[in-house]
Amino acid sequence: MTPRAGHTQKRTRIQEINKQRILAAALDVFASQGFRGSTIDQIAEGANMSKPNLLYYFRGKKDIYVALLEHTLKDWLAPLEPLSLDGDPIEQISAYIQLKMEMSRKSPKASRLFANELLHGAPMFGDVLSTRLKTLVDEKAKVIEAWVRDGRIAPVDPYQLIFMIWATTQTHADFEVQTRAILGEKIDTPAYWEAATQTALSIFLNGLRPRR
Amino acid sequence: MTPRAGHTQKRTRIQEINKQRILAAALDVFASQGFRGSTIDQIAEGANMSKPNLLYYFRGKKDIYVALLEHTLKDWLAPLEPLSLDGDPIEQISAYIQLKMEMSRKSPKASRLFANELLHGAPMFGDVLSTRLKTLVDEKAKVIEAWVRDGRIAPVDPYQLIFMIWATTQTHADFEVQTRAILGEKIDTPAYWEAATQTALSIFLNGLRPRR
DNA sequence: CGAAAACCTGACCACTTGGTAAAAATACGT
DNA sequence: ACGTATTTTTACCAAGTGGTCAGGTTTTCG
Repeated sequence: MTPRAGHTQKRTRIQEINKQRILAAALDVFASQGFRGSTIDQIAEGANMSKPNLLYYFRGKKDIYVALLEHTLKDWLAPLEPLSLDGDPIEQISAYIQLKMEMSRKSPKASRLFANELLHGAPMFGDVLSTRLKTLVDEKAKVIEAWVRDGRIAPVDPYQLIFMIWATTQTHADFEVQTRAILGEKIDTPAYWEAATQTALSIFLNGLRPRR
Repeated sequence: MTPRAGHTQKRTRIQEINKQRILAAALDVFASQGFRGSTIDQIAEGANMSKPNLLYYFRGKKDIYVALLEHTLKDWLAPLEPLSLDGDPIEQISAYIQLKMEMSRKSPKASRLFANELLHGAPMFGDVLSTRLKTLVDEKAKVIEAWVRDGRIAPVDPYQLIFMIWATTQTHADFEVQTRAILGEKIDTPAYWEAATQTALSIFLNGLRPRR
């Protein structure tokens, strides 16, 4: 009998390594071409592996894709976790923005992977959005709402604030070609990311400062 | 001789109508599935037309796609045009944000079409970005820079401000599934768009108010 | 060592899909 | 009404792609 990798309880070292290799290659391919635009062959080539061998580790293209999304989701949501009623709101929001900005700089592919899935209606990830993501966001929205109620930040719709921060920070990863077309190679310099972060911080923090 | 529709100088009424029908159907399909994910058959079906007949009007899939991008670009860039040194900066930015927000609400498909193309590196539209788009943005960045120099708005990087406004307004169209997963059917109500617009306006305008 | 399990490969297949050829049908000017 | 140009359809093909299969090779472990 031929075992299906990953279904047996015990995972060999080789499996661990190869699954990682595949996922790494898949991130490259899926992020730049989307699900439908990517081929198993491309991923296999990127992983230095024959197609049938790749399919020994994953049942099919969809499986690789979903595994990849699942695999990246944790990191993606993590920065939102620490938001809480303890501590200064402005400081926490500032830290969140900076963290998300760093993620856009260091993991643009992950950002594009999600962006692409969302853009196409999240056909393979919709349930996760309406469960895990929604739960987390609802929770954090409550925190922000409390800040507003206590007059610690200017009155804003908490959900909208979150969406706006996401949009602002992720745009640098998702639409990099656009900014590159406009700014040229500048965007590869630290100065670009400093300007981006400073602008976002300045507008958000001033915009949220409580005014009475 | 079989003439190629659109290449003859004279365009018949039928050509005009059918090309429009095709582009309309193509917008639906391309916006929701991207270039590679869409099939000519799907577009043909959406346009109530056989595939070969569709290919009588457009040379190929790429041609439809590019025509569509070109066709939508004008509307897309238009709202940025009026920004000028005459008039109140805050008012102009406010108007711009509101306009872009309306566009996201009324033409989400166009937004997603562009978003998808950008996300994948603008393989068929890159030259337009670095010419027409860049020229326009450079010009408007100068205007914003002047506002900053004159102390009429808080000091921000003009380019970053533009990117941030784009991101904030377009996110509602591009990532609609995400907001829908979190907010449910609320996003189909006017209240949602009011909250979105108000939040954006509040943060941007307060954030940009000159402080000394 | 030796056998069983895990891993890898080359050949192959079914199906989708972009695109074509040629002829049939329709619209249009006179 | 008639002939010509345009539009539409039917039938088809070649390439690309997701996935399978039978068997060969390597690893692992007693």
